[in-house]
Formats: sequence, structure tokens, C-alpha cells
Amino acid sequence: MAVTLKDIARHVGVSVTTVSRALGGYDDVAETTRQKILRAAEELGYYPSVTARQLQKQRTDTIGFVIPTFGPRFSDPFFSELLAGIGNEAARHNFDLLVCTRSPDSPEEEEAYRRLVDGRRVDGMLVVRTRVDDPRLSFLKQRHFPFVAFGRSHADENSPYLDVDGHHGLYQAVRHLIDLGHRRIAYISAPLNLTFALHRLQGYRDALQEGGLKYDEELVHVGYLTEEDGYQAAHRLLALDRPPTAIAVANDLMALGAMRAAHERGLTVGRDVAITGFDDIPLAAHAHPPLTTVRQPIYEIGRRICQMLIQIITGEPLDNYHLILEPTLILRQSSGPAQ
Amino acid sequence: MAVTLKDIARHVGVSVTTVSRALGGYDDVAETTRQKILRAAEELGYYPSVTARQLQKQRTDTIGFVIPTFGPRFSDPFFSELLAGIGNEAARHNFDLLVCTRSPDSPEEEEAYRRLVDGRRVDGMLVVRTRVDDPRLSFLKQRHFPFVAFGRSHADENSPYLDVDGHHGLYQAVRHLIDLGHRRIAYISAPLNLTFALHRLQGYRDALQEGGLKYDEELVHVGYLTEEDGYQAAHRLLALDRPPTAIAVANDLMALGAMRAAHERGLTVGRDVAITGFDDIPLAAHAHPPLTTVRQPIYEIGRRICQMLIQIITGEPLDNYHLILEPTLILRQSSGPAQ
DNA sequence: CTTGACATCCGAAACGTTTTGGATTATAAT
DNA sequence: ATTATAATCCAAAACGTTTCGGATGTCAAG
Repeated sequence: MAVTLKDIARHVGVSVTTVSRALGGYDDVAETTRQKILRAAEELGYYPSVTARQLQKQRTDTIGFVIPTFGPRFSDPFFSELLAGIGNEAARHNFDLLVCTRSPDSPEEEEAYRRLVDGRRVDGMLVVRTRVDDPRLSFLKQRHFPFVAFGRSHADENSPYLDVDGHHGLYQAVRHLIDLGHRRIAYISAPLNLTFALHRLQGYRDALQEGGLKYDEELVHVGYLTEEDGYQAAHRLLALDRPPTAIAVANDLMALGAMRAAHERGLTVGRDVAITGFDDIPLAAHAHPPLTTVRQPIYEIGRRICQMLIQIITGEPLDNYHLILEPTLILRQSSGPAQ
Repeated sequence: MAVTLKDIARHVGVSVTTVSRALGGYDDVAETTRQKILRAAEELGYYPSVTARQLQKQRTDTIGFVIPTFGPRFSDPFFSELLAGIGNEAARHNFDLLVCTRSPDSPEEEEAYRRLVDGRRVDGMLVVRTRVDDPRLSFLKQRHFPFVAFGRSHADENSPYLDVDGHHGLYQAVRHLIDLGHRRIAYISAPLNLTFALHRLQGYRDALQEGGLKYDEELVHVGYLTEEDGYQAAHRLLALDRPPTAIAVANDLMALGAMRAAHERGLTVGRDVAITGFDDIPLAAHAHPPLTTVRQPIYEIGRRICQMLIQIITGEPLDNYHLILEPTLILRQSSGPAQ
């Protein structure tokens, strides 16, 4: 069906080896035959079989990425931006990207890893939303398979990661709320099996403590990072006998949900209640009112972890196996002084 | 490095053929040797090389998907949901998904298609956001390569697509606005090289005409489907001498931007100005106020086009090569009666 | 005229599978 | 005892590349 080296060889009257070497730019083929070969390749419309090459070279020039999706209706602007960063960086290095969508900690997720890694479908894996004691990381480490994680894990001092200092991020946000005079500050957390959730929660607690406020379990709720969960949690928080005057939230999507809940209760966000997010997805700047949030450079993160992985795969030395980025607090109108 | 059939063969003392057939479940291998082989495979940790299989079987069980991204900071909830639909359906059929991110109509996009198709990296392609006279479709048709498009194109009566009736969608939305008493209805369109933009625009025009309103160029602006563009367009529309009392928008993200512009001008959306979107991304229901929009089942669309493509690849008969889904108008609070 | 160097080419093996078309042996039927 | 049949097995080719280690021919230097 498709045109192969053999076809060109037959057409020109030369061996397959010579065709391969002519096309490969080796200098042990005469200029005139090279020309003939190039012309024939052009005429016949030759394009090398990537699969055959992969088999021969024993590498795929492909990186694998399993996106953790919660539920069927999955729509997270965070991931589309991360994916763009990863994809563009991969393309820059002529790497392809193999993507799967699986719900976290499911048998399907494990199966996907087996297939990509053990089936040698990819040269390296990108792991995101690391969990404490993450089975994906143990799997990869056990097989000595190249990977880079976005997010730290339990005992991972010998595996490469890039992470954002969520502790400091949330510390800044809560500190900011305290400076605004808030004394009753709630927190909507991410599920605590995610490592970043622990860091951010601790940042919240440390800021409270330093501000002389005491940690109150009643003021901490957990949501699965969706707008809907943020909405529900905020409703419950604002229905308390002594409701909080400020709510820090573990990500922007839930913060948008929290804002909606506040609106629904007739509160003006930024005046009656302060709300902060985390991520700075594009929508955050465009919320109503614009959302005060902790910015992490999502696109850049995608680019960087992809770059790190490719360096590991190609054997280039990595200047740093552990990167912690500092997030920055972005002040907007959703957080105002306490009444 | 990795364990191969040959390793098992050597270990058990049998030929590679027999190992392959034992593992493949053929019945021409004795039960006792099969057991020995299975045990050895287990012990040695055998997993077949996907690449070698692909080369031999001349298919990849992979489908390709090039996501059109505008600019580096790309973050579209639409695509993450579509991707989930595609990815899950692919997984259900044991297909992998190869994803690229390229800006539309760029040389890089063309290169990606050459690589995936001519390099036989994938068995079929999914094309989204079809354009009038789409070079991607001509490319695929010329090569007789399996593909399914989300969205119609110019002369594509012989190529499979799934589309949503954008004409009727926008017709419903504008009709709804007219019924609410609006007489000056603006429209924020998508770029007109996208086929769906044409359909929706025509739906807008036809609804106007049927309602006895005349089409006014001044009231139609074009945006690149981002929140920011919707924001800008709405600002310009609302700054007109005779501003519209209602704005229909070609997608939800721009509609959210339009809502923000209206708020900024001190208008209450749903009372002072009516706004409708298109898509019904999850965020639409959670906007403030909730967005009246035309719902297209994004996840389901991803699932369906993926399913169609796999049927084409595997040679199963397709009941219908052209599917038009009817979108439904979802009434929420962003659209109220004219003052 | 021989030798060595260089330019140009190619056969064969390898990558890890699957598949084709027998070969060999044991078993049952005549 | 012979023959047909079934049960097991396997060598080799194929998929489309790349690469190793020569082979061949030409030409200039000795």
C-alpha cells in the first residue's frame, strides 16, 4: 500500500541500504545516485514508517500522559492549558504525545500505565496531581522508567518533580485576608490524598497561627475541585451560626463556585465576604468580581515538566531534579476588608 | 532489556512460534506446554511490544487528534470535555489517542498531519472546528485516510461528519429574545472561516427576518472565541449610540466575557440586557447570573465521533455517515424581557 | 605493475511480533 | 502392518527500517 524504501530501491535500481543512507544524509553515496533517489522518493511520495523506525531504533519519541478525570462530565480549564504547554514543548523537540483519560486510582488507570510503559509505547511518562504514596510513582520507579511528576509525593527524594510551593501560596492568601482584618477565615480544601492539598492546608494553618487565630475544624471543608463542590461547600460554610467573613479556596474552579453561593445568599463578594482562589486560570481575571488568587504559571509548568522529561529521556544532564516554583498572590476585587 | 518472546522460548525450550501461539490462545499447542509458557511469561514479566505488533499487523490501534489552539495561553473548557469523551470511548475499544496541539492553518498543523497520516502513526484522524474549504479535509480525502469531522465543510457529501445544527440553535436563541420583546439584538460571531460560524450567523439572520427585524451590520461583531474577545466585543456594542438590549453570542466563553462587560457598565444582565451563549459548558450554569445558552452535548459528541471513526477503521458498517444533532435552548436567568 | 586509499555500493542481521505452510510424532482405523 | 487422522510443534518469511562489516571498482602514488 504505502511506499517503502524497497519501492524506491526497485525504482532506482539500487539496494535498500543505499536508499536508506541517501535519505539519511550519509556521505557514502554518490551525488548522482542520491539525486536519483531523492527524485524517486519525491515522485512516489515516500514517507518513512514511524512504526518501523521505532522498532529498529528502540525508542518511540513519544511521551505518555494520563489525565486524571473525575466523572464523565469533565471540564477543567486547568488541564487544557497544561496540555497546551506540554504539547507545544513536545512538538518543539519532535516528540509526540500519547494521552489517556482515566479516573484516578482506578484499575483502568493502572492498566493504562502498564500498557504505555510495559508495552514500550512511550519513552517517558508525565504524572500530574500526585497523591500521597502514589502507586503510579512506585510503578514507574520500580521499573526505572523515565518520568517527571508535577507535584511532590511521599518519599521521592530520588525522583524528579516540579512543584509549586502551595504552602507558601496559601500562606500568602490567608495572610492577606488577615491583614484585611478578617478573623474568621474558612478554607475549602482539595481531597487530602492529594499531596498539594496537604501543603496548601498547612499553609492555611500556619498563616492562621501566625496571625494569632486558632484553627477551627468547622471552617474547613473538602471538595473535589469542581465548581459545583465549591458552591456546595461555600453554602454550608455561609449557613453556619457564625459564618466566616472570608473563604480561602484550594483552586479557582471551586472559588468560582463559592462566589456563586455567596451571590445567591445576597452577599456581595469583596465587600460582605472575601474569597480567594488558587491557579489563576484565565477565567479568574474575568470573574465577577475578578478573583483574588494565587497564580501558578500553568502553561509554563506544562512546558517545563515536558522539557525535563525529554532531557531525562535523551540523557542530557538536568540542572535540577527538584524544582519548586514560587506562586504569586494576585490581588483583585474578590477580597476586600472585613466589615 | 525488556523480556521478549525469544526469552520465554529459550527459557521453556520451545520455539518462538509456539510461545506466540500459546499466548495468543491458539489450540495447536499442548496444554502442558501452554502452562509452562504461561508460567514463564508470568515469571519473567513478559509484556508484548506494542511497536513490534503494530509493524507486523500493519495497524496501530491509535487515533490522532490535533487540537486547534489559539495562542500560547490556551484554556478552553470545551476541549477538555470533548477530549474526555473521545478518550473514554477510545479506551473502551482499546484504542490509544495521539494528541497534538497546533494553531489552526499553520505550517506546523500541516506538518502534524503529514507525520501522523503519512508516517502511519495512527489509523484514523478526528478533525474538529472545520473550516470552509478545509485543507485538512482535502488532505485526508486525497489520501483516502479514515477520518471523522466534527462540523461540516464545503463539499463534503462523501465524507463522514457529525455536526450540531447551529442554524437552528441560534435561531432558537434569537427567537427567544424576540419573544421577550427585544427589537435590537446584537450578535457576537465566531470567525467566519469556521463553518459553524456561518451556520449560526445565518440562524441569527433568519430569526431576525422572521421576527420582522432587519439585519444591521453594526450589531454584528467577530471574536476568536475567547472570554477576552467576548468582553471587548460587548463593550463596543454597548457603547453604541443605540446600544442593543440583547446580545446573542456564538459560544459560552465569549458570552461570559460579554456578561462581564455588561456588569462593568453597571448593567444587570438579565434585566438591563439579555445575553445568550452556545455550548453549555459546565461553567455556564454556574455563571452569575446563570447563562441562557444553546446546549450541545460536548462529551457525547466526543464519544460519538470517536465511535464513528473506530467503526470506519474496523470496517463495521456505519448506519449514518452524516449526523446532525439538534441542540436545545436552555433558559436561565441571563435572558430577561426587554425593558 | 603493484599497492593503498578512497569512493561507492550492498548483503545480512537486527528490532519483536504474527502467520504460513509444513514437519514430526502419536493415535486410531482398516 | 499399513494408512489416515489428529495433535504438536517449528522454520522461515514478513512488516519497514537502520547499521555493521565488508565488497567492488577507480585512481594516484610508489
